[in-house]
Amino acid sequence: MSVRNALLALLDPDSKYGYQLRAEFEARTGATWPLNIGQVYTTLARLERDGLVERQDEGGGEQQVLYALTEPGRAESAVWFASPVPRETPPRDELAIKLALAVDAPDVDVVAVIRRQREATVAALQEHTRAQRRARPPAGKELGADELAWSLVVDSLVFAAEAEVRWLDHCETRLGRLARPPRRTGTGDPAPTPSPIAHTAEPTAHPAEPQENVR
Amino acid sequence: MSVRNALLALLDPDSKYGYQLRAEFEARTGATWPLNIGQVYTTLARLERDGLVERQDEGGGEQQVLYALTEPGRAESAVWFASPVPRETPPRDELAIKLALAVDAPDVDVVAVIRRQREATVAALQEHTRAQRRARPPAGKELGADELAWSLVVDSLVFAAEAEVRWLDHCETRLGRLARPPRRTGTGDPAPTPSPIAHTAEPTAHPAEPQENVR
DNA sequence: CGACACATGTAACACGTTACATGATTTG
DNA sequence: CAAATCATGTAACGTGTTACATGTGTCG
Repeated sequence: MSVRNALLALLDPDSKYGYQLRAEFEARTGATWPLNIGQVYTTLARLERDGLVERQDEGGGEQQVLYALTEPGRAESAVWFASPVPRETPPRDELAIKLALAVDAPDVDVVAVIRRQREATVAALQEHTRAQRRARPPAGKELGADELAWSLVVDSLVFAAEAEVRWLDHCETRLGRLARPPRRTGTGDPAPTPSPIAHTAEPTAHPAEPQENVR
Repeated sequence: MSVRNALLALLDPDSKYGYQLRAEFEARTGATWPLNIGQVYTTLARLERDGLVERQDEGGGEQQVLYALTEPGRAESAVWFASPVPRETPPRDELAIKLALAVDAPDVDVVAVIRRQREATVAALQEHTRAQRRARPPAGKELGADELAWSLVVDSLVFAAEAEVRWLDHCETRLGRLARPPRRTGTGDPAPTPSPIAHTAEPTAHPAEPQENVR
C-alpha cells in the first residue's frame, strides 16, 4: 500500500501527472526506493477506479494527464497521516525467518549464516552512512524540504541496519552460549566471537541521540 | 519470496504435507507471522511447477499429500541459506515514506504524526517484550530448537521496534531544531519533547549486549 | 448425530515488477 | 537528423491474501 498512499499524499496540494509523481517521490526518498514509472500509472488507474482520484482534462498540458484528488481521496490521505503504521503485525522479515529455520536445519552452519549476513548488513550500513554525508552537504545550512525528507529516510536506514547488526551479534552470542554451556570462571562473555570480521568500519555510530532509549 | 524459501527449507530434512508445513513454520516463528494455509498450497503448486518439489504418492498417508525436495530444490534451499538477504535495497518502509511526505505536506502536523506513531510502536514493543518473557519460561533451562528459534524472532522484533522509537525521537529532535533555530545558551538539547507521553514502560531495554555497536 | 479440527484444494483479487509499445519534445 | 528524455500506457507475471468448497476423521 506504500505507493498507493504516497501518490495520494503527493496529490494533496495540487494535481500532478505521472512522471511528476515519480520525480517527487524519488526526490523525497532520495532514490532509496526507486519507483517504477509503470507502477505509477497502474496505481493511478486503480485509484481512479476506486474514485479517489480523477483526471483533470484540459488543465494546461496537452499530452500530460493531470490527476487530482477527489473528496474521498483527500479523506483517505488524511486518514493515512492520522493513523500510525500498524506495528503489532509487522511484515514478514525474511532474515528473521531464515535464521529461525537455520537453527535446526541439517547441513546448515548457523553461525556462518549470521556472519555472512553481518558482512552484508555492515556494508549496507556503510553505504547508508556515505549517503548520509551526501544528504546534507552545507554545514549547518538551511536544507529544503526535499533534502530534509531524504535525510530522515537515510537516517531510518542507518538506525535499522545498526539494530540488525546488534541483533545478529546477539544471536551469535546466544547460540554460542548454547554450544559450550555456561562456564562460571573466566572473563564475562568476551566479544561474541573473537573479533570475527575486521571491517574498515564506522568508528562509532550516528544516532545523534544516543542513550534516551524507551523511557 | 519468504514463504517460498521457507517451505523449501522446511522440506530439506524430510518430505512433509501442507498442514505440517504451516504448523512447523508457525512453531519456529511463534505465530508472529501466521501463515495462511491457502498460501501453502498455492506456493507448493508453484514449486512443483518449477520442478523444485515433487509429490510423493503412496509414502504412507492416504489423504495426505507428501511433498519432497528435488535436487534443484535442495540446491535452491542451500543457496538461500548461503547468501545474505540483500540489504542495499531494503524493502520500502511505509513509515519512512510517510514521514518523508509529511514534512512538507500542507495541513499535516508532522510532530503529531511522529508522536502517534511512537505510541503505537512503544505499545508493540511492550507486546513483544511480554512475548519475550513468554518465549523462555524455564529459568536457564534447555530450550528446544523451536523455542530458541521463536525467541530469536521475538528478539528481532524488539531490536527493530527499539530502533524505530529511537529514530522517531531523532526525527522529532531534528524537526524541533528547525522550528526554533539554534540557540546557543541553555541546557544542551533537553529531551526531544518535554517528556511527551508517559507510558507504563520498559525500565530499560532488553538487548542483552548493550554497547558493542558496529565496531 | 453434530460440531470441530484436519486436510486439500480453487477462484478472485490486490500489489508490485518487468518488459514492451507508442508518441512528443528536446538537444547534440 | 539521430539520440535521448519526457510522457502515457498495456501485457504478463510473481507473490501474497481472502473467501469459499469439499471431504475425512474424531469426540462429546
